[in-house]
Amino acid sequence: MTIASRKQREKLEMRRTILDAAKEIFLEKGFHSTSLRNIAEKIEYSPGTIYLYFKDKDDIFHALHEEGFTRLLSMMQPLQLVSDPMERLLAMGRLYMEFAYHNKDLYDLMFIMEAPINAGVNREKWEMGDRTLNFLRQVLAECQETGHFKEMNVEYLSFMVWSALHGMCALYCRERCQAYEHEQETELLRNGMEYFIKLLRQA
Amino acid sequence: MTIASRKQREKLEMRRTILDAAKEIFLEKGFHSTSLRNIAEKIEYSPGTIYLYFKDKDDIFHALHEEGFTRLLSMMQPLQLVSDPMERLLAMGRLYMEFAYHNKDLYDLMFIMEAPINAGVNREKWEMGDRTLNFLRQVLAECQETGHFKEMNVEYLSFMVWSALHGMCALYCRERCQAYEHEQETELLRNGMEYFIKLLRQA
DNA sequence: TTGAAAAAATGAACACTGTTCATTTTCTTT
DNA sequence: AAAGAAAATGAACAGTGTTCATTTTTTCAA
Repeated sequence: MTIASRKQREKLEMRRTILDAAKEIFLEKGFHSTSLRNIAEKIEYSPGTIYLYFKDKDDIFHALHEEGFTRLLSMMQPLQLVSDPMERLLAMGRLYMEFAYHNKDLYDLMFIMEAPINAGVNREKWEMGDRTLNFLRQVLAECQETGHFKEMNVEYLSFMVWSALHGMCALYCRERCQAYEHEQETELLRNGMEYFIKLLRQA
Repeated sequence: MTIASRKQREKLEMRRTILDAAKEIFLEKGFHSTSLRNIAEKIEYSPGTIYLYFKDKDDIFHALHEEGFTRLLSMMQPLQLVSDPMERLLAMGRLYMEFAYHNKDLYDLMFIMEAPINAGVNREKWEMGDRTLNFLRQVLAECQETGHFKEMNVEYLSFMVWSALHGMCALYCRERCQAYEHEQETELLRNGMEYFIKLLRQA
């Protein structure tokens, strides 16, 4: 156990501490309403310290972004066991929506917020996102092998399917379900999902 | 032409001036990156003046929000002339997407941004949004009369359809189409839309 | 164990933000 | 022309993200 290795470990621990505090406050107050001074106060360090571990506020965002995809991806792993591809697709859809519903702000962070992705070169950061999308591509390709979605391009098909799910989640996350005065959010999401599944089943 | 009436007209003109400047800067830099001082500078007034015409920044947002719905709604009027409800539905979908594509930031303002809607009582502000949604409800109900979407609740159905379109527009607006390295945004939107229409046609 | 070098943390400072309000300017009416 | 009302101002307040000279703490060789 060299000193260098302890230093390295402490560096990681400090990153974790900042990340945990940041996540907690982000998810409570939203990204834009969270200040670095809030985070600094929570971990009982000065504001400047955070800049020794993260380039800027967006850098913290990116780290949480990555964590979100890792979580979603790990939740999806068990679905590999569903052998019928169509059933696997539908299960994936339901799981995706569950994820969004129970991790509202994390979902927002991953798929809606505009903060960091626009800013410059960030291809390498998207690895986890790519892997998640590949998961969908693969199950759709398998669905085609069993006779579904005939003569459809997997790329456009996956975009359409993803969009349909994302649309519901995004309207939910950004409070646009309020447009339906007499329906509960959960019912909108549940039935919207089931109706979409109905469409997919007959395609 | 009383003085009072001129005063009133000037008040409205000033609102328009502020709104036009605000829209221009919002759409250029985004809502959060636009400061009231930017707007004030553009119209060559002091920051304080704006507060004589709008309660706060969110109030300006709301006004533009309303304008967006008025615009969308007026674009949809001609569709009343399409007599076949299914064709009308599909035309509506294409028009909705066109609107989002050509008014990216206005669309963002209307359906994605989180700024004002959460804040307190705002039911009365949503009138235009309600009217737009009713448009969709009605065409779907008519589709059912011609044998489509059997045994589906119009509320949940409309939510599902809206979501599917919104999903594509939202991924586009927030640059998530970049997840598809080898596809162009326009092709994703076009084909995604056509695939969804294919699903609707057989339902 | 001490002293110098390196690393870590600090917090004041900078330029910005939305918003308020006492003061000044402009216009209207008597 | 004087008085009153309305409109516009801009300084001030409390907040923001970020930087960096300074201080504190830790490391390691003599």
